[in-house]
Amino acid sequence: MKYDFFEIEKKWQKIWEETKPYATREDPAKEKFFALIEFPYPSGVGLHVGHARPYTAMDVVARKKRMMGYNVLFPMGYDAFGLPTENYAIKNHIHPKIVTANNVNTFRKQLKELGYSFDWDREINTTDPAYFKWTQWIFLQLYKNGLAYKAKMPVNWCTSCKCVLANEEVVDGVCERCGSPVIRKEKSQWMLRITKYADRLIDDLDGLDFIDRVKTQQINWIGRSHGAEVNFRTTLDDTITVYTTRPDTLFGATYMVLSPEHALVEKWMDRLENADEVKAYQAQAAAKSDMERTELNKDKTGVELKGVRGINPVNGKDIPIFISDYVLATYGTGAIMAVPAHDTRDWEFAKKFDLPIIEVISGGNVEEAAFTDVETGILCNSGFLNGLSVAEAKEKIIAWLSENKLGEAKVNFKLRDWVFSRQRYWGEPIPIVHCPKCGTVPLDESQLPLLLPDVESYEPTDDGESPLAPITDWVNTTCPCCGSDAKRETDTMPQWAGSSWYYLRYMDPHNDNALASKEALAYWSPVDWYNGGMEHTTLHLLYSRFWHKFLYDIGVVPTKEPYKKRTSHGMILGEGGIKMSKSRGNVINPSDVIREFGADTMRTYIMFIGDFEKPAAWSTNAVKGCKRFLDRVWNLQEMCSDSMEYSAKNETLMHKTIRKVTQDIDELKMNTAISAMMTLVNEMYVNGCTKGELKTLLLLLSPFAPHLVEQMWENLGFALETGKMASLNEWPTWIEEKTVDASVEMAVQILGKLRGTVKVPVDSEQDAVMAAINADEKLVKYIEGKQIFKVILVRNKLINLIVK
RNA sequence: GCGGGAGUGCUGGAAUAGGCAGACAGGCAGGCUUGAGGUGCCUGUGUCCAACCAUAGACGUGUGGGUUCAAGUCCCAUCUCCCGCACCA
Repeated sequence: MKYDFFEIEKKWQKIWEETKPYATREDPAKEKFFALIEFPYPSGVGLHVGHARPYTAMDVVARKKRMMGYNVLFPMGYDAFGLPTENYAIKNHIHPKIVTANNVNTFRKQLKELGYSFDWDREINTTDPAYFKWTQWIFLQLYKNGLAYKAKMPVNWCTSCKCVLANEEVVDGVCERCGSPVIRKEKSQWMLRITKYADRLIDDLDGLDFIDRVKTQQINWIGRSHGAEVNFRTTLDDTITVYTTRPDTLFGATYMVLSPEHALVEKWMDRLENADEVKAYQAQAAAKSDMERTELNKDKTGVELKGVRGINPVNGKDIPIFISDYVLATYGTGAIMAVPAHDTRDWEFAKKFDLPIIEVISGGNVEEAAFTDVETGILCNSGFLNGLSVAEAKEKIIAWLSENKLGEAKVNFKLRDWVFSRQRYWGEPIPIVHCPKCGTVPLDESQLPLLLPDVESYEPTDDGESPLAPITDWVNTTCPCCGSDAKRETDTMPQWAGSSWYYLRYMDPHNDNALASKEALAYWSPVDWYNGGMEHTTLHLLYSRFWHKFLYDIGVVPTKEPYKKRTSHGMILGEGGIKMSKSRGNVINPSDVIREFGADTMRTYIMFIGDFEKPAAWSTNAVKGCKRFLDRVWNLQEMCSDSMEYSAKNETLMHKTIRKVTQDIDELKMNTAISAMMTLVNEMYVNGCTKGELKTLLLLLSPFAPHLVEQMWENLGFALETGKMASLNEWPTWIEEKTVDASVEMAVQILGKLRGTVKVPVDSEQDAVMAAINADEKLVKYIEGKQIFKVILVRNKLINLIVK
């Protein structure tokens, strides 16, 4: 009987389609397990092997948990709003709704071909009005709670997408999606107050089982720092408030720097002796792109404001004030006190402009370089702070500043509020009306969902207006508040809106009265294990944690955090380790692999390919190795004996393999789990195998190669015997004592060098091992006539004889 | 620049509370099977030296030191690569 993967896979996929063995319901009697993978953006090119890696891994985890008796929720859906679909629709004159439907069908078909154990009854789609009704509903709650607001401010504008971007979407000065340059544009935008949650988004990471690089990346992005705000008077009788993390160095502040955009510069302009020079510098700074402003090792530039001086509050000295673009308008107060002796950037600036450098922390040589060590330095030249450590001085100076009303302790963040509007068609309409009398008015919840107008043309505009703006039928409406003529908000939500809460919808996907029922939320929350890409760490993952915390605050969800555990997979590269891309023509389509080798081989290979967290290169040759393995498993059904026991020869290895596979799956070490099963199969070819052994092997293999296993399960009569598919049976267990062999091979070292091995009963003591060595001619040669003066015995592993 | 991770055969990768390096695959070579083969099975495969056979021996986890009976694993130094942050005061 040949392993006909094509027929077998077709047969079982049909059975799963019809009998829905993986559909889930709340069951308080069983412990739940919610396994989540990032739902795909259904692009036109179809599923990529890159999807198959995390999806298969979590399918293996979900299947194993199910067999261990958990009530497993493992759902799938589509994150279908977004630019590529819209662009494709514009280019080909097809409505994005139709493009989306077609793409979703392709994705669904491909996902089914891979045999994933999703609960298909819970499939969701962010573009479905029944879904985005609740996305809009959440927006209204944010608005009502003061967390959504409209503000005019300079924003990131992608020149190619013709759309604003959130800070998180700008990578190295270019659009993270299309790579086009991003410019600054003054626009009125909807913003979400994520900064209000900055502290909690950092602090609550503590209790979570997230891989470290995710935690540190989020912490870096939020960028919390502790310091103080200090007020400096000026000779023109204004106050400049600066933010500093080093208030202890206040005595060393020898000049000040404002960002070129700082409001006081305009105020003083008329009274400055060098106003022309200052204006020129401002113009120059404004013309620079983000790229240029953050360029590496850039020379410090700046202009002194002549005619005004700052006054150091701690010693009354007057010091010069500069403007320079190394001070950012958007961080802190947009102004700094410069302490060249103890800050690298200030030091460079001071050297260039020949400004005094006053040492206030001893321990370095401030003529050579800024001394920034906060651990060992001791305060000097600092009046009442002299002799203190940096930490002590910070505390004392902040107390002094507060007492004298000159400043206070302050925490600052790099995180900015989330720019939430997009000037594109294919997104959720923002459910807001602008009324000339009442101002900004939210739609009533009963009016949701607010649908997109069905229109012919929705191309983005160059002037930065939404394509919805000219659609007067849709835009013109009445005010929900006073009934007078009003206009709808025409911007749409960013792609990240729908994905910020989708995991909640899976818990109760067809609910018309709430985003999910209280009961479903109580039973399934939180997500137990969420795997996804590192590229989403400071986007989707951060956004959804923010939304979840907000929903928690208003009593909608029962947990503070959405995800208990977060892991991340490495990228799949093309043959030879080069990135897969259409232009290189090295893209692997999973459907092609399935046609040639079968879904089970595809699944097994993508798990065997290497360390899950690291990038891995595709190799068609190596795929064949996994096909061979499955062929060999298939052929065991004709070789096995009828016994349902483990044979003496295989028993220990059986128990070891169960233990290894069980433990490795939980740690995502799928490659070694598979290699353990390969080793077992190799041994079965040497020792023969029993039907009982094969039954266990099939259960262990079923998360990886479900189709093949179900067919063999049926062929061998286990389906009849248990009345259940293999994947619904219990996960095998091992007995720890039986994982130990009766006898072990121990390494024999003489003077630390391996000279041979001896076979001894397990747990042999020194005498027994020495007896075995003395019985071995070859080993005896090394010790005869010599004196053994030290013996190191590592039980069951090794013996080292120190001889002379 | 700062922070984190990683360097192991021809290739992907195993093995770290210090204890037989190279599991498991791929590739290659040889043999058997087959009408045929991206078939199946067997054997070999880190380097050097020696060799008719049989058998030894030395070296070996980026590089250089160190600790230890024993180091891929620990310590110090150094090189390379990858990732994150990057004028955030």
